[in-house]
Amino acid sequence: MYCGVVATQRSLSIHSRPLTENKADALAEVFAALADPTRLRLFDLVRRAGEGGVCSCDLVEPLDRSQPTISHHLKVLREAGLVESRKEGTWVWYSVSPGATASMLAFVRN
Amino acid sequence: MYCGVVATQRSLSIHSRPLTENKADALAEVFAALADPTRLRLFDLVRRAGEGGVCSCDLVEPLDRSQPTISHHLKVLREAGLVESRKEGTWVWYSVSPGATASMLAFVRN
DNA sequence: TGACTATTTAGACAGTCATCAATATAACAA
DNA sequence: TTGTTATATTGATGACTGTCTAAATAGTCA
Repeated sequence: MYCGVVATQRSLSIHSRPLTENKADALAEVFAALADPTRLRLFDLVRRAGEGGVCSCDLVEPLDRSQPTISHHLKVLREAGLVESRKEGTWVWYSVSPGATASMLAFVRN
Repeated sequence: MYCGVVATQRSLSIHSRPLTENKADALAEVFAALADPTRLRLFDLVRRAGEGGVCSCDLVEPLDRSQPTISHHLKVLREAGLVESRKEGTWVWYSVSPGATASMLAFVRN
């Protein structure tokens, strides 16, 4: 059980600590939100819409999924903090949350 | 089914196209590799080990999972191209793949 | 009110996944 | 060869997930 090596060179900040269980749980949820092809493309489409966002009704056809399925995926993205929604009449407009990918970026680039 | 808006401001490159199904499938696989708390912490530990990598035998205890479970997660990370392994006697050393997170980074930052 | 439309929720189902115990494989050491 | 150790594989199981249809909710407009 012991391979005989004690310490190795670190490339990460001296001050950073290994991921705690709690932080890993939270981060994993964000990664999980993008771990599905349909949701990835959904997020991509929302992001392309820019500031104003995109109407949910325009996301069903390009993804070739039922409308409830799209609604479900948008909910997952929203709960992961990646997108936000605003209601306008019967329509719902989705746009990228500010700082949406901050936690992922912070992790991925050390 | 039609919300009445035709075009909106784009923040992405004029030249980029929406994610194709194939690209989304491939990318989702990478995100999926980090979509589990145990694997996130595993990747974090491997990354902290730097150049030389870390012996698989030193990854079981800190994560509080069975040895087969750790072995399974390392395989997932390896197949996603995030880590690579080299055998040395009875031990296996894991280190971060070069360009491991390139595709994720490229997607996340537009 | 009533008809129509956009979205969400509920329920079901097939497939995937994280985990473990048990076993197999592989490398070393005596 | 025999014993010991590190790692991988197998098989099982409970939980989760992506998808759909059907139904509910909510808003708009006559």
